[in-house]
Formats: sequence, structure tokens, C-alpha cells
Amino acid sequence: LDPNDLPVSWGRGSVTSLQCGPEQILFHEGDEANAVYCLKSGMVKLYKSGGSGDPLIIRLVGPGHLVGYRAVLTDEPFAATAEVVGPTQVCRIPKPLFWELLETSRGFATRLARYIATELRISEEQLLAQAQHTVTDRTIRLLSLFLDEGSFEPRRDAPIHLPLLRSEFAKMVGTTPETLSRVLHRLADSGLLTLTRREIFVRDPEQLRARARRIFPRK
Amino acid sequence: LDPNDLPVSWGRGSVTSLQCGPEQILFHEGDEANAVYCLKSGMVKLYKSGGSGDPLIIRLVGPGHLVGYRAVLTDEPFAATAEVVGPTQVCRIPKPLFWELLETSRGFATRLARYIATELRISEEQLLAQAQHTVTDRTIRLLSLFLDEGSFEPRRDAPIHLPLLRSEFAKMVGTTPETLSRVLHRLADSGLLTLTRREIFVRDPEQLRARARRIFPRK
DNA sequence: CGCTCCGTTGACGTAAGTCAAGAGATGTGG
DNA sequence: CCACATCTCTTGACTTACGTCAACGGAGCG
Repeated sequence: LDPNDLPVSWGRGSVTSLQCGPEQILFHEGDEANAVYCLKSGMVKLYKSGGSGDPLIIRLVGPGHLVGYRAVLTDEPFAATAEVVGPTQVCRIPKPLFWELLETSRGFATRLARYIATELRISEEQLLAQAQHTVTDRTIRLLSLFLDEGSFEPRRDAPIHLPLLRSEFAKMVGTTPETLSRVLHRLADSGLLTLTRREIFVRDPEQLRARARRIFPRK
Repeated sequence: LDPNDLPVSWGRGSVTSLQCGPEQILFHEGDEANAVYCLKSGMVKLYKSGGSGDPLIIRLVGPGHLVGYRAVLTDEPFAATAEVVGPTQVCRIPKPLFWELLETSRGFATRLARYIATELRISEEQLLAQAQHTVTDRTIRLLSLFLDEGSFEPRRDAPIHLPLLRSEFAKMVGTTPETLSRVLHRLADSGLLTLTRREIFVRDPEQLRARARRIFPRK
């Protein structure tokens, strides 16, 4: 996931720019998909609940990335909900325009296909992790992913700062806040992390990455 | 997943046709991705192990579908292993030719993007199921999926016949053969299924579908 | 007729979900 | 500035689904 991966020129009338605040919903799971959104700044979380049970956060989306393209592309209803996390600027690209881009802009469809292909790999890796690794392992994996993509404002002495509540973090790992709390504190006790109310400081980034690689090879 | 979804004409010299037998491997996880495969008949299972632990079967691929396109598209090594299940005919499309198709064949890239987008939805649904549903629920979901796509030769009185061992079925559900056995027999006791050594007869397809819908809405 | 491979079943251990209570934060109004 | 309400995180006790280990039994095959 690298920002500005899709340098498409939006020189059309129908693209609108939106300034969004926290908790604003771009679209709901089940809604008709009539636009694609592109993040200029800020962050959006994409989660799906499937009707029953707690929602699972499918992914966090940063600047330069697209949301909603999957449903628009296949002409299905949205399969997830997109919610703004912090102050965020987005472009709204209506479906017809998106389709026009696909047909006219040379190479756009290919780039998009490649983009989705990467998402698919990530999703399948997460599926594997979910299927056969413990909460602790999955937590380490997620922390390591956050370290790698610096998109979450690493501080000088404090690599990871997430604008997420613990309960949201839990929804990304696929567990409950209670279990996540225990796991994080166990990791903190072993000296790997330092915890504050809503920040996670990684004491030893290299050791974390090493552990992640040991559990999930080839990353 | 509908067969012949990608009616591309393979009238080139470099496309080769292969006749494969069971257990033959098209490619291994980690191999360099130098070709895409298209199934003409038979079945291929795609699984990934991620180095440690039991492999998880990501998906079963039937006639008319592609395998390996994800890695070829993004120019990464294969992220999964493709193994032939029954007697199977496949086309092998070398990477350069596939790329040429993407660039020259009008609309191919878009169709491919749409195809991957569907895979992505399925993968994310499975992720959700894996994260917050029991083995029993996931088993029902899988059986219901098999019922819907008839690609697995439904018999007149016996809707589901899989050319898979129980252990493979378990790898699709994301559990162990032992647990799957217990779950299936519990479902059989309740009258929903009849079991033989390597076949699963669905006594009441409608009830199964109903249960699946109740657990996993909007399918 | 044995060998091997799977599927089944049982006993057991454990990771993690659930329920419930308590402890800090943070914010609000008097 | 201080109660007071609210929200999140944390901790504990309990429950449970599921994985693991091990033994057994029926199929298929040489």
C-alpha cells in the first residue's frame, strides 16, 4: 500500500471534494454503491459486520488510497462500512465517472487490477493468520504491519500511535477488548511494549519485526 | 464464480495445453510467477501454508477459472500452491502473453479487475466468518456455498459430492479433521446430513440454505 | 491376508470468549 | 473547584469451543 498509487487526474466537473470529521460515515454496508472515494488526507476505517456479531475491521485506509471501488466495480451493494477516523479530506468520484475512467484512461484498469490483487493477497494472508494463529501472534503481526507502513505518524521515540480505541484495535485483530488487553500487557511485561491509555510504544522495533517474521515468514 | 467468465481467445502459439493428474502441482508458494493457468475441466485447489502450521485451502477452482493471475499481475512470487485434484485440463499462459493481453485486448483488464474484486469480497467474507463464527457455522456456510455453485457434480438424491478427503475439507473450514468429524456427525444426528466415507449427502438442502442465511445474512 | 491410509471416537488441556466488578480518565454542571 | 456521570481500560472468575494426543476400526490395495 503506497500513497499516490493511482495518479489519476480528476479534472472533471463531477468529482467533489469533501471535508469530513470523525465518525462520519462515507457509506454503509448494504448501501447501493454509487461512488468511489479517494483519500487526500486523514484515515478511514473499513469494517463489516455481516449482520450478526461484532464488526471486524477489514482495513485502515490512508492518504492516496481508494475506498468503495470494489463494490462499484462489480456493481454490487457495498460489502462494508466506511467510517472516517480523524479529520479527513476525500474526493468523491461518482460511479459513472469511475466507469468512464476505466474505459477511456489507458492503463487505469490494469493499475486498478494490480491494486486489488495486492488487497487480495493481504486479505488472504490475514485469513490464514486468523485461521491458525493465536491472538498474541496476530497482535504482533498487526503491530509489525503498522511499523512498516509509517502511515500512522511514528514519533521519534514512540513508533506507533494509533488514533484508535483499544476496542477498535481488538476488532482489527479479531478478538475482544478484554483479551487484547491481557495480551498487550503480557507483551508489555516482557519488555517489548510500553502502554499508555491510547498509545502503544514499541520499545524494540527490531525485535518486534523479528518475532513477526518468525511467526509469519516472507514478509 | 461462474465458468467461462473470461472468454478470452487464446489463439497464440505460446499457450500450451496440459493434461494433469491428481496431486500434480501447477506451482508452489514462493515460486517465481511466470505463467497464468486457465482450467478447461477438472478442479484445482489453491492452498497456502505461510511456512508454519497446517496449510489452509484458500479456494477451489473449477472450469473456466484462472489460477496464478494474482501473482503474475503484481509481479510477486506465488503466494499459494496450486494442486490438481482430479483429472484436469489446463491452459498455460506465459506471463509475457498475459501482459500483452492486458495491454492490447480491450476490456480485458476491466473484466479481470472485476473478477478479482469478486474474489476479494469472498475472501473478506471468509475472513469475517473465520474471525467470529464457530466451526459448525463455518461448515454450514461452506456446504451451502457448495450447494449454490453446482460445480461439484450434484447427484439426483445427493447434492454434494466432493473429490476431497475429510482432512482437506477441514483445511477449507479452517479446523482439524477430528473437530470436523465431530461437527459433521452432530449435524448428521440432527438429520441435516447423511455421511459416507467421502461423500456428504444433504438431506434437506433448503433447510441448510436457510440456516446459512440465518447465520450469514445477505448471501 | 496383512499393510497402510483415513475417518472416528474418547480423554484431556488450553486459549480465548463472557460476565461482572472496579479503576482511571475525561467531561459537565453547580 | 469539586462532586458526579460517563467512557474506556483493566482485572478476575468462570465457561466453553476447539486443538492435541492416542487408540481403534473399517476401506482399499498389494
